[in-house]
Amino acid sequence: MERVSLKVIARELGVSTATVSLVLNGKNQNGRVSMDVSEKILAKAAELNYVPNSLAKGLKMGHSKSIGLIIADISNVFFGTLALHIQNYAEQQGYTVIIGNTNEDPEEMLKMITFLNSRQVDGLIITPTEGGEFMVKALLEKEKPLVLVDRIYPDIHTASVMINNFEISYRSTRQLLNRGCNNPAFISYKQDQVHTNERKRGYLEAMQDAGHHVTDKIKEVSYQNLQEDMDGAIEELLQMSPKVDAIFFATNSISISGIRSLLKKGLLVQKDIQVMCFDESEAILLFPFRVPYVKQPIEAMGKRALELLIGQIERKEKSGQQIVLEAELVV
Amino acid sequence: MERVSLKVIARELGVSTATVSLVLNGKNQNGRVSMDVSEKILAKAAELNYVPNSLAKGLKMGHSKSIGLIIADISNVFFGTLALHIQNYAEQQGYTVIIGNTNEDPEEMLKMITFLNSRQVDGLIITPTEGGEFMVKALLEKEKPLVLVDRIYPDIHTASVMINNFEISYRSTRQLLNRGCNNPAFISYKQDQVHTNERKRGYLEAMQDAGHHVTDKIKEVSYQNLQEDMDGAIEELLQMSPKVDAIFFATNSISISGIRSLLKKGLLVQKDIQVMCFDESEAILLFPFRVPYVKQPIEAMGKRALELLIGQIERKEKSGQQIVLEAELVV
DNA sequence: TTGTATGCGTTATCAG
DNA sequence: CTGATAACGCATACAA
Repeated sequence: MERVSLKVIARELGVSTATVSLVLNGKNQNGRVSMDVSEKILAKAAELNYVPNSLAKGLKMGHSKSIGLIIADISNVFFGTLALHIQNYAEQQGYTVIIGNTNEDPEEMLKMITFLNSRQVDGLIITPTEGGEFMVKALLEKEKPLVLVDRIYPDIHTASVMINNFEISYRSTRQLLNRGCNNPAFISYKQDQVHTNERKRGYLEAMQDAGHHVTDKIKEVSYQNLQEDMDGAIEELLQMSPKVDAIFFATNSISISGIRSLLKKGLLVQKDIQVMCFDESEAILLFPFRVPYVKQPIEAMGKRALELLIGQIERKEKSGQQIVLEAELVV
Repeated sequence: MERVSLKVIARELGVSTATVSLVLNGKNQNGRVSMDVSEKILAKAAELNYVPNSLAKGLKMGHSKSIGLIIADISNVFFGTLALHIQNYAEQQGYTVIIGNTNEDPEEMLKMITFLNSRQVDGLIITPTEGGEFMVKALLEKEKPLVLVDRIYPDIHTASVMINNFEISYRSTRQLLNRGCNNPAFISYKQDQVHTNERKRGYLEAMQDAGHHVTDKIKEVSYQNLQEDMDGAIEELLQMSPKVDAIFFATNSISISGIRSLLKKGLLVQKDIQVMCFDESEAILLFPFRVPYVKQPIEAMGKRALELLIGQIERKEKSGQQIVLEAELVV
């Protein structure tokens, strides 16, 4: 089975590859190629089931029509959904998405970046990981099209798409207070990333504005050791006095793990203790009780990130545009 | 910023690209290239941050070191996890995975196949969709490396990885019977695919072996209209007499949807009605009650599928090996 | 021990 | 209106 290339079509028809290429790319404007030849070529291509070789095309054209998506944790529904939307939208625009996973590990992030670069991706969408600053700087210097999503590095200016972490966190905390909780606690990951810090700050300010002092009611858990840390954190919170009567979980994986921990201890969620979650999930929807949560506009995030990226790739926009999308509080 | 290629390294050092290529690929065995030159090249490559262009390499070598993964529904946790494992394992082997989504639509499947072919993937792992037989046949004729996973077409012989659907379904049904249910029903997708049919058959035989006649206790729901169909199906089941006292849900998405439906009706799961699910999920783990489920060996499935595929790609194995893995019943 | 030349499949430039 | 031909970056057979 001979691989069918432009050349074999040209040979079979006794024309040149140039002509074939022209026709097959729809570039036979204003009578560039005669109707007659044109039709024969189209017919032959269909008959032989010609599929262009995008490796060759990419090599020639200097772009691959593909983008790299570097994700912190692809097994997390939030990121999975984000990836899905980016992929769908990219496909519409004629781009392939190659997904890479970092597991929140900067070494993995570096590996993925060089790997994707060797694949000649035209641009990168990244959910950056702690400790990856220098890579992003390097990318910026090379003028690689780049969009950061979900998180950013505070002292590096790049195009990015984020949500209003501070504000939504502030409002969520107020909501807890308003529904009668006196002592809401806050649990997030032990990491120094802008989105995490902003969520923490939102909680803190809301509490302070309501006259609470709360430094001891913020707990941090590690990404690598989530469930265990969570059990410990919750144990500590429950033993405080005055009694903690609500918990605000700062991400979706933390929410799931936290509720699991609560249930293990035999506590009735929304009765013995109120909770507030980040992101919706099957699990939350399935509870027999109603759980308020912060709903991120995931599809919009993916779409805007891709728009930004494609702008940089195709229109050489040097935008360092920082888009902030509004999350919604679902109660 | 000049793109750094073999050529620029060669130029800078005053040697030929051939030599550089040799060294950088570690093919300077038995003194092919002098230590001296070799070291200089390595050093220069590191200094300039050389990254090989895999488009060019692929074009030259006739393979892209990438594989296509065509998935029925990437937003489904089962497939997401499968994709994750395949990707991890592929990365270890030096392969890139390009993921495509079909949404169970054969047209999408065809689009993805030609798309991935144009990307010159070296092989394909597919969860085939109803109506895709002819595409698989075409692939087979072209001798494209190919592995089917999760499902197969009964009358086409290909390499594949499946679970023991019939047996595990039989055992799950028995389990329900053994724990005292008298009238377990069964809900699956309305589709004519081997894996679905086998699960159905497992239920049927288990019921018959226990002396039940059950054709009316099998309900089917559509993929596109899941929740609505589910509500209807469950309504019907609940009105039957004798009373349906258990439901076996044949996939994970069906399980979630089914339980949701039950809860909406105010039924207490595992009290008013027993359930048996397919695949574990956050949701099931979080329930305050224990739900038995069929646990598929997802990681092994991914790994074996990739092994089969790489065997075909690299060792030209023409295996039509059909691997059947054992699922586990978790009670 | 190293360099030259060729070709992978494409597109673009230029000449006819 | 159409055909040669060069070039993209790389690996390799062959020459030196």
